[in-house]
Amino acid sequence: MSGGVEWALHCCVVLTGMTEPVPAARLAEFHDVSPTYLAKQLQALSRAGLVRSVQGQAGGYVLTRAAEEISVLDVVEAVDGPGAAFTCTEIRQRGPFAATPDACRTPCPIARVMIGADRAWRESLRATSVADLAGTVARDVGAGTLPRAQAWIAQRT
Amino acid sequence: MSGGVEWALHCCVVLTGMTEPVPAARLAEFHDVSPTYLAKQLQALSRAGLVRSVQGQAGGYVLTRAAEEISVLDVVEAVDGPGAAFTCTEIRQRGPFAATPDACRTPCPIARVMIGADRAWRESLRATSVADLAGTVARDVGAGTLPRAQAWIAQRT
DNA sequence: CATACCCGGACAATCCATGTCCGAGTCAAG
DNA sequence: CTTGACTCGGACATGGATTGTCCGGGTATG
Repeated sequence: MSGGVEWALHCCVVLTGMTEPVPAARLAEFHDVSPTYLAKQLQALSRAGLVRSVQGQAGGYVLTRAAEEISVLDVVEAVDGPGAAFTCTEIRQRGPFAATPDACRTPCPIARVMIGADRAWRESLRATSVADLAGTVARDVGAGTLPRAQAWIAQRT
Repeated sequence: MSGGVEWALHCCVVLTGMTEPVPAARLAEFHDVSPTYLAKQLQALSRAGLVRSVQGQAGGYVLTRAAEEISVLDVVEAVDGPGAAFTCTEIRQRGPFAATPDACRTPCPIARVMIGADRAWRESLRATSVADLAGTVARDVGAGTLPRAQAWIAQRT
């Protein structure tokens, strides 16, 4: 899985409850990661409609909807693409005992198992929202830390 | 996910109930795939202990235990490695608001969600055995097809 | 109107998965 | 017992995707 997913999720967490747009450069400085590469991930989020980009001097990124309405799966699919990890090559239609294309209307047993596992994975990711993540962070490092960090981010040098 | 997983699973299915060793080249011919690359996957299965390789003139690969005792997860982990798809970079320990290493004894919330999803994925794969796959194949293409294919494979040119 | 700032897509470098090859070892046959 | 041929096993190239970088279009500000 793409490593940029982690960055994007962290960004969504700190954007939670943020009312003013935040530039990508600021998010990159806060996380100490490559600014340009983080920008790419944010662009993916923007294309997926999870964040809204405002341009101009006071521009940046803002969440388009409440953090409760954004699931971890949304972010993962936005960055990594909606495609499944496993893709069936239809090996059964090759070789001396190739199955007829007519008999392959349904996915082969192996693909079926993989599809089921993928579904379970996605359901698990869908069960948690970005707001849940923020809440757990507050519980882990103390309730005051996240607001202070957000205040630091809101400062425009 | 690695594409070789699919090949390895197909090989395990046709190896089900096979008593004589089957050379990798034969399996490659049957599936119409690159012989040398398939060999690499079978080596991974051998390293994981799922199949036993016998060398020499009548050599090849045999399952080490009953197909009922081999789960799809076993094959996936043998080929793709046991590592999880998501790896936490510990971003929280970087930047101006870096968390102290002492506060990072437990995985961060994001990693926790990912670990949970990975667990669900693996559990789903563990629920199906290679024997189940073979049974479903028989139901899909007819009970006589798999034995005939195995007879063809057993022929040593 | 000029300017400074920010986002967006086009452009390289690097790493892993894919694909290939040849040598070591082993069993079977003569 | 010798020969031989066939098998696996790990070391060696190649390609594509991910990672990382850059500059131009556009917008709000002063």
